[in-house]
Amino acid sequence: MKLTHRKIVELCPRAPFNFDATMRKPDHFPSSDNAWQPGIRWQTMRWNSEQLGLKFENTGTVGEPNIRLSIWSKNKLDSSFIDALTVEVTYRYNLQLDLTEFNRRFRSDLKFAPILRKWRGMRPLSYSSLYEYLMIAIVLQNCTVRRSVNMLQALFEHYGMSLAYDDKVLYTFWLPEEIDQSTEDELRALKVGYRAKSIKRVTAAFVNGQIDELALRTQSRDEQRAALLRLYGIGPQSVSYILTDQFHRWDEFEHVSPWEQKIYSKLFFDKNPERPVSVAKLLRFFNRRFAGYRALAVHYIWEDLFWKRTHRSAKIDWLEKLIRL
DNA sequence: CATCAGGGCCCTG
DNA sequence: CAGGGCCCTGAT
Repeated sequence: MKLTHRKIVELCPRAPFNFDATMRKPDHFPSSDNAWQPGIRWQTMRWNSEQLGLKFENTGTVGEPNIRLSIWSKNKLDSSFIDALTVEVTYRYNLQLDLTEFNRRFRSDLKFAPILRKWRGMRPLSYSSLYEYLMIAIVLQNCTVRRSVNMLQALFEHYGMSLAYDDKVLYTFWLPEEIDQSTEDELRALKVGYRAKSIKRVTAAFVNGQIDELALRTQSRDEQRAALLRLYGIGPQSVSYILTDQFHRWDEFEHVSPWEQKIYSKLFFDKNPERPVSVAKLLRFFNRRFAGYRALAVHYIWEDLFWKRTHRSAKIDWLEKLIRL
């Protein structure tokens, strides 16, 4: 589908705002609903029954941030739609996050302060709706990066829609209603394996109104956690990502998966990943050092590591061994 | 060729 | 609460 109408709005994130470190997350697996180059992110969005092509352009600096957001659509959009969309984007992309206290708190942390300075103004975020993030979480489970990429791409091609705008062709996600009628066998044909059941059941929960993203946003962290864990196929690992990225819980850090355990052991204790530090010890360490901002601090450390990996010619050997592509 | 574990989660005992 | 099974894929 070709998107022909274009509207432009200006967004003013709260300073400090690091555009590229926010709009590009090298630890995410590549997916065809978005594209990035320095200073620009393209992102499709399925929202309020419109298929949208977004383009974020950096027109400011870390200290004086400004974004030009172009919104492509098939139908002409009225100003109330644009206003509501701006509110939603501001929430999802965390544009008003106040990092003052966080930055002050770790200014004198010898090991962490340099990373903080380097990525000053970066924030975790979700580019997606909760439903879409859950789909991403499901295709991440128990497989290699390449397989996650293939599964999501197959789902896009089967249930999503490709949008042409600004010389890009990118896919949007489907709505829960659009995949709800398909059978588990149809999904399995896309090689998602046993995840078909999770996709079906999470989708059904949205169609039946058992879960509502906007309502959840106003609830407590424990209520959010419980609601997510109630979904079939969604466990502690997926929930920890979602609580941080989607619901902005900056101190959410209750779970360390085996591969993360190896990476933290190497980073903070310089331990051979073959003989990692125990999860209990890691949790105690993060508790003491980053209390109040555990998820946010870990995000900075994690992104720093993956930026080095992706945007630097010299590979980090021990890390390469832990990432199966 | 066969075997195995992976950026989890569910279910069972 | 530990451990087996699950789909498929690439590595060995």
